[in-house]
Amino acid sequence: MTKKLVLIDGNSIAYRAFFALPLLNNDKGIHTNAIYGFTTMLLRILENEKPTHMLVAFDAGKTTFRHETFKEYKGGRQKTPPELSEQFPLLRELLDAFSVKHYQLSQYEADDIIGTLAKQAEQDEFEVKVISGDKDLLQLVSDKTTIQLTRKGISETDSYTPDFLLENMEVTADQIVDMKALMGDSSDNIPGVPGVGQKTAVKLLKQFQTLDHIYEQLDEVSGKSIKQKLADNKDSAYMSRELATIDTKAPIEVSLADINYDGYQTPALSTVFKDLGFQSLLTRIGEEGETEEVSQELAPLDVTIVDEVKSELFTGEDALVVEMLTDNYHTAQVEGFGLANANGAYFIPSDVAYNSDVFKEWAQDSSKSKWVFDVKRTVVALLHHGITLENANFDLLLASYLINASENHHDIPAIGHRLGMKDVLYDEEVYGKGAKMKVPEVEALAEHLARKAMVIYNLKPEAEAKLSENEQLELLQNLELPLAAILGEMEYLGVQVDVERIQEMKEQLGGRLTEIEQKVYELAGEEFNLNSPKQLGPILFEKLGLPVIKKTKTGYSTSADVLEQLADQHEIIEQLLLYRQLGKLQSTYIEGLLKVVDKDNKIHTRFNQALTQTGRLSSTEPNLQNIPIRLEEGRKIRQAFVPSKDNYVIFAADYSQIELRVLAHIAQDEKLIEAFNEDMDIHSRTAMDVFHVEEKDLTSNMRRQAKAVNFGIVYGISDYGLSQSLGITRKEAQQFIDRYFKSFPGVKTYMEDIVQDAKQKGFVTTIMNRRRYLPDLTSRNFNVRSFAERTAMNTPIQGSAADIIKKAMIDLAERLETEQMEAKLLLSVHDELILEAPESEIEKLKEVVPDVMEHTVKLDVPLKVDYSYGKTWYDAK
DNA sequence: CAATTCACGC
DNA sequence: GACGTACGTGAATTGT
Repeated sequence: MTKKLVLIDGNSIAYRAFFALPLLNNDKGIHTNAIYGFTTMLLRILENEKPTHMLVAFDAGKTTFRHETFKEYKGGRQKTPPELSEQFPLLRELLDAFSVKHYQLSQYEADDIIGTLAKQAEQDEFEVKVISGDKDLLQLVSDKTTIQLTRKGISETDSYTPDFLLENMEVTADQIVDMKALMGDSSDNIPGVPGVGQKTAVKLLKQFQTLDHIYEQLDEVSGKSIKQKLADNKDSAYMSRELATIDTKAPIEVSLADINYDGYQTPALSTVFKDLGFQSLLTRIGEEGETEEVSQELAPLDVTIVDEVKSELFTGEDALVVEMLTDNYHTAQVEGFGLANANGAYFIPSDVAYNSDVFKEWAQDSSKSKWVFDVKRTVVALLHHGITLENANFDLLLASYLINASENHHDIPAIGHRLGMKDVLYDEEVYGKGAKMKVPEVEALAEHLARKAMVIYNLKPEAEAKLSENEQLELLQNLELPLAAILGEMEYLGVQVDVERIQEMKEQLGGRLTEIEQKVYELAGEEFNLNSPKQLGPILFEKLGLPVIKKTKTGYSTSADVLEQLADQHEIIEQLLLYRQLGKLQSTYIEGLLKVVDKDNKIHTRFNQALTQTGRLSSTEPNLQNIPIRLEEGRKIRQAFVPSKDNYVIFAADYSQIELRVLAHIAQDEKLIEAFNEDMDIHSRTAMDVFHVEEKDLTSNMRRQAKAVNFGIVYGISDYGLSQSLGITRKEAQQFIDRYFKSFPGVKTYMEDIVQDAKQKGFVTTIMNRRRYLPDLTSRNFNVRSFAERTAMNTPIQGSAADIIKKAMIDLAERLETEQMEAKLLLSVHDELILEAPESEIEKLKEVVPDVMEHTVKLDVPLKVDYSYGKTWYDAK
């Protein structure tokens, strides 16, 4: 059997892992991200390489023998962040648990230890693999030694064999040090020859092979200035080579025999993993994951199972849980009710509640407060049984969402655990999960629901205090709670669809898709799965020889923007794009909608009111917020959305440029405010300012670019994002942004101030005090931090717009009520509201709807609403 | 069942 | 100077 030695550059990999992963904390408050990343990599190496010998080498300290040659060696390096240094002792413990030897040597770097052992191992006919993030090590590449370098993060790596090295860097292993000698290395502060970079270095080495040859034949070097630079910096070049050369004869005190590897002891490793909080890794080493923190003891709770609802059961301040096991409350069965109040905790079986007039009276009594979790779910479920829940004036879900939307889990037990009410089990513990999910015997169910109700009951004061402290109580009570009731009614009412029309479209589309499919097969010369990028890639880029524009992690990218760039190269592309477009319509919209139509030919979406980080709503099963509109082909889908009664119409009203108006208001930018006060075309106005042209000289291209910039401002995209949408370079995009800020200095000031303010406070707010916490603003990772900065700029804009439309919905529902109109809200799509109404109300709606929407809040710019109506959603354009 | 890729809307 | 970049939902494929 061949012997295999794996050598790991400990510092390098720890560094990579640290910067690649977010700052994970374990339960002891110790940062573990570098250790975690290191561990996953180690597990992968053990699995893939199956080494017979192994060592992790560390750097020994500040000074090395190289500093005698050049005292500025590695000067100017950023200090190791304390969050990382504190992880090194634990990392060594972890390696001990893995039974992996680690070693460091005073005055030497990890590279030298690795180099020395690699050479010894080669003599002994080992196969050697070195793991690092440091390109310097490439000088060790040989027939027997492979260097595996991290590419980005820690999960992607490249294995450098002699061939791969030549292909990638255009030099041999022996030439690596000479290359460093010429180009230097800024990260190690190796000077090299000033003015010579990688390109020049490679060129020179291709011509002369070695540094010595270059200087022997300096006259033959082409380029006067290069020649001069080489001549002037000969000493520096040779010193640089010395610094970059790995010492393969370091006086190490370990031998190959010392570092043989026989695997790890699972129990020892398991203990360390548990200590570090690496639950997810336990399963990877064949240990069972923790079986629920040793089923923590719940405080006993007396639960009364109610067999007949009496009015004395209720106090007027009662927490109610309506339990359903599936997400879709339009179709779910209610498993039972939990109730908690000052007197105790109760379980009411479904049939007992539904057959009880007392229960119904209580639910519908608006003098009795109900505290619930997910008021909309509760309202709709009860509506299905003819009960209209009144005065639900506290919702733990919405409260939790407003307190901190970024918490991943907004279910009762999770919230309970966060806020200190831990006497409740997680649903999974009671019901199981996946295929094995089932309702337990009645006692267990009763206790679970009663405990959940207790959590709501007990946490209400605390949650409200927290909201009050953040000045968000009004946001809950006067915005989200009333909105939930309205959304519930909208969902319950549903939207009528013309199923026959959809069926027609389905057949038509099906026919066209088969045609296109055949054409593609012909053009490709074979049949394959058109929906599989994995199968499509090789056909386009290998068989048909089209140029590769972009790659994904797993192969060739075949996304629309790639295909568009190939459009004029092969007939097949146009067909593929058309197939994608129509295929999307067929599968997602046509077939997707048919799947969710109920027996009355209505669609009941669910609006998620506690999900997005900005305060917008989202919509599921089906998502009615992304029905096609841009392309005519897809827009026709809207013809299937119709009013639910004869002589009714669909009435649609949308805010014009609400985000930019909100921006003008928040930023108090004079020019932007003026533009809206004068009701100008905002994209043209932006174009005039950014390009410094008169209206008469505006081109449609200028307006298009200005529109993209405005879009970017609203959605918080980066220079990169803008460059993508305009097909320009990042630099040009940045110039656009700079010019925009010059034109709208108020916006620039706002953007700068909001980031500073957010950094100081830790969060941003909207006009109605919605909050978003942004801990990443202090990240050392440029990407992470930049994203947080854009979020800080963007969330007040998007979130305030969301606040406004939510308030408009409440105002509108109320207005329709007081005006005693039949018109009903159906949908809300971010900046537009869709209603259905009798034709007779159209004239009134034309006044009422814009009036309400435009005046729901008072900003320093007017809000503008456009509207339209028709026999279908398509016609309301 | 989860991850990946793609595509639709705002 | 690299990094890899709006938010959502959903379908299909693919490998576990």
